[in-house]
Amino acid sequence: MDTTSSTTPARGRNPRGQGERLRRDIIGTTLRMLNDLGDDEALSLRAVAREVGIAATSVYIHFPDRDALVIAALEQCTHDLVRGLDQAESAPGDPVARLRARLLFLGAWVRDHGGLYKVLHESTLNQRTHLAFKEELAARTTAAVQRCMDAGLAPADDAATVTLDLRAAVHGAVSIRVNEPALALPPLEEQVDRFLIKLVGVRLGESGRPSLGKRA
Amino acid sequence: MDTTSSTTPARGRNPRGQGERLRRDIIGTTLRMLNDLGDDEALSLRAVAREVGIAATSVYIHFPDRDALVIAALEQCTHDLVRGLDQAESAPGDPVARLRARLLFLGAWVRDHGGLYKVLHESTLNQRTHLAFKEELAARTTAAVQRCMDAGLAPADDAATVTLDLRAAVHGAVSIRVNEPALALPPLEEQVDRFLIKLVGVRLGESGRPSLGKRA
DNA sequence: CTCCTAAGTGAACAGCCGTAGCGCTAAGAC
DNA sequence: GTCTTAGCGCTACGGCTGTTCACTTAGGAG
Repeated sequence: MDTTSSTTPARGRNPRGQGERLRRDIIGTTLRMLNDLGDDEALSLRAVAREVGIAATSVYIHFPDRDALVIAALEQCTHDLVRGLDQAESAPGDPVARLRARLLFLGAWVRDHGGLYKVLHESTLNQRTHLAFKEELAARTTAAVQRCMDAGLAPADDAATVTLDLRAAVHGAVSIRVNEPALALPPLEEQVDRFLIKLVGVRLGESGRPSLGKRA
Repeated sequence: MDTTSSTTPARGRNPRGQGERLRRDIIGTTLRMLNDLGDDEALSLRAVAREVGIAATSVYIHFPDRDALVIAALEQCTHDLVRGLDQAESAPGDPVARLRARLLFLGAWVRDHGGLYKVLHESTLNQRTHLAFKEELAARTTAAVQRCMDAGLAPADDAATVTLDLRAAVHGAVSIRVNEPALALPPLEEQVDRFLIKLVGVRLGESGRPSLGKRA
């Protein structure tokens, strides 16, 4: 039935040129486990191999060591996230609505991938290595804020500083919810809207938000 | 010479009624190591014992298991932090200046104790146990914001919501700096001031901040 | 058919961990 | 001086880890 279930025991060898399929499986399992653990140091190469259903040594066929495996997984994870964010922002609407869609997509992604968010932003791997692929995230948000200012939908200001504040605030809001899931907090959406209004200076009622209450 | 240095080898037995001194030493070392590691799961009971200069089993005289040791350390850490925050807020000035002093003290504390901040807020221990002693932190900030509103120095609003936003923003700003120390970000102080102005609605120039530039 | 080589295994090394059980030593009561 | 006991150390068990080396198996070329 469920071929994607955990600890899949039956696993055939891949055909001749298809060794890369195991690599994808390993990365996929690594991401699932990192998401469950929320900490890269808690993930063991042997546990990944057990979960995939292969010998621990087979991981070394595709990754030189444990850190390379984690980094490769995080790189793909970031790439997927950036793609999702851009897609969310490409929805129709003015720049404010699109910036809002970007932030809300991030909020939803973190709700569904809290562990990965923790690994990406809080892991001690950040201090050991650079993870250059993460830089795209900040840059694209700044561009989205800049577009709001250029369109006259937000007061002209230093977009970099405004975005830094906005990102810090959203990051904090999201981080609290991920790290203290027991706390009963008001919906993230409302908080993001307040940040957009107070930190960026947009007016939401007439721009992108479904006018009042839920649309339709 | 330096009796507080790492891996102190010489360690005499405590006199009869003074067994609690070892407990304090263990907690102190645990806090130092947690601060260095920034992750509670990375701390081993054996490493603490090595650092203190005692046998690993001697830790069990004062703490039932490893988690209890970490929790006891975090409880004292939180208690000290709350005391420091209250002391910073007790400085002379109007409620806005005192709220600002509280936030800036937190910022300085996190700069100096980044690892402990990470353990307190990001540790997976938060999901396993409740750590009730942390609740005081939020409550006292809300009270400080409420005082600003009561004094007419901030627009009257729901203090709980405003504080949630302020805390999220400051938490995010601080968290980014702790987790990405390589990033060259503008001073936290300026960012906190913007949050106070934009999120709480205070006017800083005439209230608490050293008028323009540095005082004197 | 044979042979090569991609794909993957098994066993082992050296090291870490939490913690249970038992043993020792010296400070203080008497 | 004796005896109790607080304060601590030693040894060991079972389990986990990353990594290496030698090994096997099977699919496709010739």
